Amino acid sequence: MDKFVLIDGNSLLNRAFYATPLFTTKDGMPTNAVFGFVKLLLKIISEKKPAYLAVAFDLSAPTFRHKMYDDYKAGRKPMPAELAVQIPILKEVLQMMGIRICELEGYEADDIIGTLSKRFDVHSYIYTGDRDSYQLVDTRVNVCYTRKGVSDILELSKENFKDELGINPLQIIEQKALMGDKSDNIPGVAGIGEKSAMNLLEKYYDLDGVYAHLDEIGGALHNKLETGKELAYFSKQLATIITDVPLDISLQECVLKMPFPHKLRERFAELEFKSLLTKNIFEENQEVEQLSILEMGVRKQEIREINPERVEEVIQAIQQPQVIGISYHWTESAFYCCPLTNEGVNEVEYILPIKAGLLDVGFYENELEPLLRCIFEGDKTTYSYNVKETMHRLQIFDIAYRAPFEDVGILKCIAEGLSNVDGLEFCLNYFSLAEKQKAAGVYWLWKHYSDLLNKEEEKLYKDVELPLISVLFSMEQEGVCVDLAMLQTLSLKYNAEIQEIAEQIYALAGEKFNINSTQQLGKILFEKLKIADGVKKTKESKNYKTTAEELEKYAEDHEIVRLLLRYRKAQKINSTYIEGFKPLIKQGKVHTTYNQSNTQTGRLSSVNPNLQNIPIRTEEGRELRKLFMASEGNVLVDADYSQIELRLLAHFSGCKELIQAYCEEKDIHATTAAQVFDVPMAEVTSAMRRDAKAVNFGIIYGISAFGLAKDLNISTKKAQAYINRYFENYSDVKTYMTQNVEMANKDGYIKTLLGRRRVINELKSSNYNVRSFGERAAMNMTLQGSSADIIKIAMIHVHQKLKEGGFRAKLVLQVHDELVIDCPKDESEEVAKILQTEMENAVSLRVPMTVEVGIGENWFECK
DNA sequence: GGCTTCACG
DNA sequence: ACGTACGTGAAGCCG
Repeated sequence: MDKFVLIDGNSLLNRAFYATPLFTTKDGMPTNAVFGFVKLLLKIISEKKPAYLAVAFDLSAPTFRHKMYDDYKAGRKPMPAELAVQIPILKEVLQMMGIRICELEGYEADDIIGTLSKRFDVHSYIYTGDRDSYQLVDTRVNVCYTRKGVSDILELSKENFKDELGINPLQIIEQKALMGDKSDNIPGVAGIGEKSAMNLLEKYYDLDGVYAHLDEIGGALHNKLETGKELAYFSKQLATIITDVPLDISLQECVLKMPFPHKLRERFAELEFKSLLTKNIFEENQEVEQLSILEMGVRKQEIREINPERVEEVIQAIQQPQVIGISYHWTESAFYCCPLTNEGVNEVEYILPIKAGLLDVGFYENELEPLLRCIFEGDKTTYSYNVKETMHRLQIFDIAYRAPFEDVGILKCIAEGLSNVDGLEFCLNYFSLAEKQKAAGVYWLWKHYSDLLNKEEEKLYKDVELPLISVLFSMEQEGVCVDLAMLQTLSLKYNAEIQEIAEQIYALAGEKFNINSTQQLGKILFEKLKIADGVKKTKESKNYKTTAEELEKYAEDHEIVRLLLRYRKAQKINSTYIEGFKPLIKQGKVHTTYNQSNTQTGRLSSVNPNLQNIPIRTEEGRELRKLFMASEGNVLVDADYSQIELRLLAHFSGCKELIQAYCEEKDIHATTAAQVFDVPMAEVTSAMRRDAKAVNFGIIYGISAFGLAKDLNISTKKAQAYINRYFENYSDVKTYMTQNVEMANKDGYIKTLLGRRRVINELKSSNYNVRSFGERAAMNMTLQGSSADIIKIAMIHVHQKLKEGGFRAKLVLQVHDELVIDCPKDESEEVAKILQTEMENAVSLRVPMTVEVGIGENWFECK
C-alpha cells in the first residue's frame, strides 16, 4: 500500500528549534529551526520513501473546543521571536519543494492530520512531537513521535501500541480525561495521576465504564472521581482529535515530487544551509555540480572493520611512504583511524573494536598497542577531535604522545568565534558526513575550519591553544594531593553539625521536613510560621524565594532563619567539597579535567572535581583549602595576577588616569573612590573604597545602574549617579565601552588581545533584554577573554621553563588568574621567581601586570 | 532535564 | 516601559 507521510509542522518546527543550536545567516536572520526541520524532513523521506506527503499547521484562531476554555491554553509560554520569524521561511521552503501545506482557519494541525490520516486508501505515518496524536493509531495509521529533540523517533503501530503504552490507542483519550496533560493544559481529575488512571482503565476500559461502576470504587478515589466528573468529561472533549474537518484536499495534491527544483538549491544557498547543497535531492542542472570538498573526500572511501588480532595490516598501511598524516577518533567501543596522503584522506578507514574507557584496562590492549605506538610515537601529524583525552587514554598503554597533533575541537572554537560548542557527532552530522567515517570526518573538519582562520587566529591556535594542551595534560595527570585524615575529620564534623542543626530546625518548625527542598522550606517559613509576608516569588514557578540574600533580612528576628543559614552553609561544604570529593580521590590525589573549548570567553573550566571554585570568601570555607597540600617534602608556590581585568581596561581604553594609577602602583579602588566621591585621596573612607570597588567590578561586567544598586544595596538613582561620576572622570573608559559595542554590532563579534573572537548573536535580537545582555557581554569579553589569553601564555612559558631547567616542580592548578605549582622545597625560591617573571611578562602592555606570590605547605597557607 | 542555590574568578 | 550585572560547575529537588 502507498505511504502517506503527515507532518505536524508547528510541533516539529518547535522541536527542531530547541534541538538545533541557535544560528543565523550573515545578516542576522535566525534559521536553525528551518534547518533542523529540513534535515528531519529529508531523513523521513529517505527512510519511509512515501508516495504522498503533507505538512499541517495551526491557524491561530481558537477553535470551538479551545475558545470556551482559553484559560487552559493561556498557561502556554509564548513562542520566542527567534522561532516565530522562521515559520514563514519554512512555509516558503516547503512550497518550493512542492509540498502540500494544509491549514484551515479554526483548526489545529492535529485535527487536520487526524482527518487526512483516515480519509484515503493509503497507509498514513504521522510525525509529531505531541503525544495527543497517539489516539489516531489504527491498522492503517502509525504515529512517529519525536523524543529527545528530533533524532530519536518512537514509531507506534496497531501492533506495538499496547506493548509500549499498556493501553489501546483510543484509551489515550480516556487516560488524558482522567489524569490530564499539563503540557496541553488539559485539567483531568484532580488528584488522579498516571497510576490510578491506568488502574481504572484496565478495569473499566473508559470514562463511561468508570462512572457506570462508580459505586464499586471506594475511598478517596471515589470522592475525587465524583467531584471531578464534569472536568473529566470536559477534558475528554479537549483531548479528542477531530477527524472530520471539512478539508478540500485531494490525495493527488499531496504527491511527493522528487527531485526538488533547482530553485530550492539556490534558496538553501541564500539561507546558508551549506551542508544541504551537496545533497542528491535537486534536479540536474547545466552547471557542473559543485560538490563540497568534504563530500568528495568521504564519498570514495571504503570502511574496513578489523579485528585487533590482525592489526598488522593497519600498521603497514600507515607506514606507507605516501602517508603524511593520520586522523583518528575514539568512541567507547572502537578506535577509528584513517591514513592521509597528499590527496587528502586515503581510500580506507579502519575501525578496530576496543573497550576504550579512559582509565579501564580495555579488551585487546595488547593487540592494539603496536598500532598506537606506531601512530603516537611516530612523526606523522595526527588529527583528532580531542587530543588531551587521547593523551590520557594512552596512559593505560604506557605510551607518550610524541607525534605532532592538530585538535579539531579547539580549532572549531577559534574558527567559529566560540559560538557553537558541541561534540564531534553533532559536527559531523551538521556537515552530513557519514556515520561510520569518523576519522575521515575529523580530517575534513580540520580542513574546513583551518581554511577559515585568519592570520591572528592561526597564531592563537598554533602558538597558544595547541601547546597548552600538553601543559593541561601534565597538570591533570600530576593532580593535587589531598589531606585524607583532615577530610575524614571534616566529614565527621560536618555530618554531625548538619544533623544537629537539622534537629533544631525541626523543633522550631514544629515538624520534620526536607530542609533541602526550597519548596517545602518556603511553605514552612512563610505559610506555617509566617515569619514575614513580604515574600518574593521566583520567576517561573510560584515558589517562595529562599536565597541567602533573602533570608538575611529575617535573620535578626528569627532563630530558625539563622539556623537555616548555618545549615545551608554546612550542607554546601559537606555535599560539594567533602562528600563530593571522596569518590574522586585516587591514591591521595584529585585529578581535575580542564575543558579548553567550552566557554564563551576563552577561559578554561574545571570538572570532576571543579577545582576553580574552592571556597575562600568566608573564613569557614577557606579552611577547606588546607585539604589541598604539596606532595611529600614539597611546598606549593602560588601566584595570582592583581586586578588583571582592570589593568586590561586601563590598557585598552588608554585612560590616562587609570594608566598612571597602575604605573605608580596606587590603590585603584581608593583612586576610583576619590574620583567618584570627589574627595582627596587622604579623605577616602573604607566605605567609600568598598563602594568604588563595586563600581570597578560593575565596569568589568558592562555596568548597569540596576545591577550596581542591587550589589551595593542602594537606590538605582544613586547607583546611576555613581556611574555618571565614574564616566565623567574616566571618559576614555566610556568611549572605549561604546566603541566596543559599536564594533560588536557592526561585525557581529568582538575580539580579545590575541584575536580570539566571540560571536554575539544576542545583539541582533529585537528583544531589549536579550540585546542589552549582548552589549554587556561584548563589554566584558575583551577584559575576561584577554585575561584568559594572557594566563594561557604564562602557563606555556612556565611549563617550558620548568622543563628546560630540569626542575621537578610541576604546575598543578589554574584558577583563571592564579597558578599553583607543586614544588620541591629546595627549588621553591627559583621556581617562585620563574612563576612571577613569566606571569608578569607574558605580554607587554601600557600598564604593568603585577603578580603576587605566596608559598606554603598547603593552599590555605599560600594566601 | 529544568530550576534553585551557592561556590569561585 | 521594560528587568539586568560577566564567566563557570555541582548538588539536590521536582515533575
